Amino acid sequence: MGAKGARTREHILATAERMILQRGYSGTSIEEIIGEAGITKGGFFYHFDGKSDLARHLMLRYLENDSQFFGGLSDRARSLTEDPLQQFLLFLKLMAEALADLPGVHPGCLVASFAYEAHQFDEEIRDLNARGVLSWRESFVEHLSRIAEKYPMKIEQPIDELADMLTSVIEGGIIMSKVLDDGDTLPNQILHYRSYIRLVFGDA
Amino acid sequence: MGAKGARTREHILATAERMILQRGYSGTSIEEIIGEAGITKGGFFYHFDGKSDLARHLMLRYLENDSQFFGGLSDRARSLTEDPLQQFLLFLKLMAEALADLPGVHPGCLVASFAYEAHQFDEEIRDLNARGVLSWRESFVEHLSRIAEKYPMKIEQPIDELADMLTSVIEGGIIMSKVLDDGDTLPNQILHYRSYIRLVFGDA
DNA sequence: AAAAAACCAGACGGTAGGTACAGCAAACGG
DNA sequence: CCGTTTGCTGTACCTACCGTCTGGTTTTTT
Repeated sequence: MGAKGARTREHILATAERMILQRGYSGTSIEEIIGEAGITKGGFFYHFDGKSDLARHLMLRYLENDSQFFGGLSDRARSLTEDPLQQFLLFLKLMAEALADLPGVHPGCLVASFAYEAHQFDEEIRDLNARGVLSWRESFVEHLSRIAEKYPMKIEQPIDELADMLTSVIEGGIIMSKVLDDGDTLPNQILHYRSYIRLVFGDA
Repeated sequence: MGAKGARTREHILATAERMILQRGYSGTSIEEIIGEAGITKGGFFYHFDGKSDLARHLMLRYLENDSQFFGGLSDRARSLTEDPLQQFLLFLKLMAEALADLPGVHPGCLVASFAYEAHQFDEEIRDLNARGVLSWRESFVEHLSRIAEKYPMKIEQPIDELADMLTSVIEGGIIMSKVLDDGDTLPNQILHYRSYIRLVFGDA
């Protein structure tokens, strides 16, 4: 695959993702996508085997981008401080800032979008979706357990639920941002999770 | 409208809601709905002026049911204790228990479902959606401000963001429950919000 | 039994996803 | 610099289904 093909392919994926997050998967026709992307049907079917093949590649691309986004923030936080608690608090602050800097509201999360249309997808895509969420849990648990080794927790709930709460707050925050058309809600929610973490690990 | 008509109408709405939360709005055809509900197309169009009319009534019904659910829990909590903090903590515990008692996973929230298909709906429905979220905020703020009058807060963020966080956690918890196909996630997330509230208002 | 409400059957125009294929231009390999 | 992939465009077509609507029929209600 040459450079040109890869560029068009990426353009199709980016266009499709943006549209699907506004209209839903079933609510976005291939014709609408190619119209917006400025290509023809033949071009689309040259790159993808059909709509569900597009969906699979969208999901893979989304999870990959997301992982890079989180990874980047995590690395920056690690480079700025040694203490695991401070690292995680910084990580959350950086995330809130990055999301606040987005123009307009957050476009949405493909995992959530697909979750509310689960019956449209085959086992493979639903599995991809679940593995995405589990990878977030894993990544956050890693942070949290290093904190817990050093600081006593003020709650008794297990640490993976606390990790899941970040995902919850992000997903919920995105929905609120979209519904209220307010770009501040999502970053503010993340800062609340940050406050929770501070209280749990007793930064008095 | 006689009793029979009202029953059929409600049956259509309940069937449509259940299906839409699994397949999405655009992904659920009227034919599928009437097939599942056991009526015909004519019957459907006798009750609703079209698909978007159905959507509007679904939203109204959902917000009404939801308001009754929250109201019921709130009343029970108020009847059991006087202290506003204890009331809210009890309210959250009752909610977590009620959601844990659901068979299988939570079917989903129509507000979130519609949020990810926003472009399919007219201004009126999007507005209904936003007003639903704002009414939740209002209701939670009312609880929280009565608590804040009595107990000092350990965080500096405004109280309506703290109220919004319950909505966030619920919406996010629903998504995680659906994606992971795990009925425990949502109630657990609510209990984490409960822990946050306890720490914020310093139940040491 | 009359009147109104509730529902059925089917047709219509439009569009969706998908297929097939001929052709052409640019990029790439030698 | 020339042949061959690669990467599309354009068109035509098919089947299925979608939302909508009309007209008739059954069932309640009065």
